[in-house]
Amino acid sequence: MRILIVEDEKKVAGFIKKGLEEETYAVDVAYDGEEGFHLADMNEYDLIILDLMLPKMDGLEVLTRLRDKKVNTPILLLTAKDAVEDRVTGLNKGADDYLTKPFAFSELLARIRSLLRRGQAETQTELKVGDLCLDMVSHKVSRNGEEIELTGKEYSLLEYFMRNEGKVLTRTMIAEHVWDYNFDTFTNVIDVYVNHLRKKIDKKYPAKLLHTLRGVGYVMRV
Amino acid sequence: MRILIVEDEKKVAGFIKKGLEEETYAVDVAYDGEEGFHLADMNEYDLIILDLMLPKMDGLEVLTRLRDKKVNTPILLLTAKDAVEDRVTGLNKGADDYLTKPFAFSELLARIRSLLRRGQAETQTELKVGDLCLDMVSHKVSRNGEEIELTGKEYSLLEYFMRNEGKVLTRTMIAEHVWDYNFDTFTNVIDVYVNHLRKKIDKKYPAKLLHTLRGVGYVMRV
DNA sequence: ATATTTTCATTAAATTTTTGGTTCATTGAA
DNA sequence: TTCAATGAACCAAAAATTTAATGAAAATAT
Repeated sequence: MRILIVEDEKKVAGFIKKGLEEETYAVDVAYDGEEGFHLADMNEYDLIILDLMLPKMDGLEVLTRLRDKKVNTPILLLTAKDAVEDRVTGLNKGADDYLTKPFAFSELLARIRSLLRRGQAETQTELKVGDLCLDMVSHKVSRNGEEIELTGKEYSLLEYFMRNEGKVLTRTMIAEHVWDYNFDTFTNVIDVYVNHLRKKIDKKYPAKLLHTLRGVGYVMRV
Repeated sequence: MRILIVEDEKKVAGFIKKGLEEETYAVDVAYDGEEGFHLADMNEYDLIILDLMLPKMDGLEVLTRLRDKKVNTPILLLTAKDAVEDRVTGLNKGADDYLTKPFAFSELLARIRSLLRRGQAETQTELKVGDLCLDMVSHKVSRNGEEIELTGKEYSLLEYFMRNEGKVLTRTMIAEHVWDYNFDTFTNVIDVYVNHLRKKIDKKYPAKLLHTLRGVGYVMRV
């Protein structure tokens, strides 16, 4: 899952980024409204965390412009405690939730999880494909009951595949959701990681889950 | 364990804060009802000590609003000796216990301990992970029978790990529960303390209890 | 004055990415 | 139908990068 943070206070942005990376999200940061708008417009984020008080372009304008352009990524607003009006305006203009500053990271995380779950069965924290099982809270993965150890990137990649069971995922799509802004198109890291994953989740089982579609991409299915 | 004190009398607040910090709790203080409500709402405290007589927002209202927002942190009320009615109302509105002013610190401490134990086996004051043993009353820690000397922070950190045996704890989570509001994200104190702890509890034993999950955090398990 | 807590710099280790040879599947010519 | 030729995918291992462990100094609190 890839998240954009639009926040000018370096310290706050850094704090959120670090916390989210510990949770294995891919995170980009924009330090003003203009940059935030462009990044959100050019990339397909799974979630945007948007501060309302921003230099160059106000958060509400970023929000409005994005919704005008039919970008319908979930947006979580960060507002000052007393900015009740902005909050209401924000929700009316299409934001999905808000949090007043200062906030505890655990609170932010809970809201992010809930926004990202939107659409899928609510309150569900487990993904299953065949006998492969992934818990999004504890980050534990097992197949056929046996626990499997994964590194951060391996975990993110697997989560993305499992969230999209049966859908064909091109390398471009994978790069957009599992890697961040600095991804280099002309590399085969994705192939290499698919290989790493296969070794861990498919190798010793006869029923393979991760399939190659030559010239197109990969798909996970039983 | 992190505790919030909502109390307008500076002297009382200071007295409790100091005493609790000596017991190695991380303590925040709010001096009026509004501030108390916001802090309690935004952070994940393990316990809240709430005076009923407060400026800006009355203690009962703080309590009611918190419970309405599904904040179910244990709450200990402080009331005047003759305010029987408020006490009853408070307990009905979801407070967990009360203490009439003035009170002895030891009495407060006993009740806090009992509230924090809630959920775990009653009357149990010991935490055990493998052959590592921690007594929450005497603050004594031993492994394999040998007593281990810990400083305050080391003790808090270890207690947090042991209360959450088997759960992966990110640095962000550790900071939220073992340090207080003023924690700086861009420091490696947590790493350093984990190192201190390991020297004392793991170094001479072959079976390590404190494990690193690279890029994510730490976990305590046998 | 002493012990604890925090910061800083260095070292060590694991993950991530790149590299480059190998294998595999598809396609068009024999 | 078979056989190169081609390009895509795979994979092992090296290189680069990131992250954690550690010792020691500095700051802070007792």
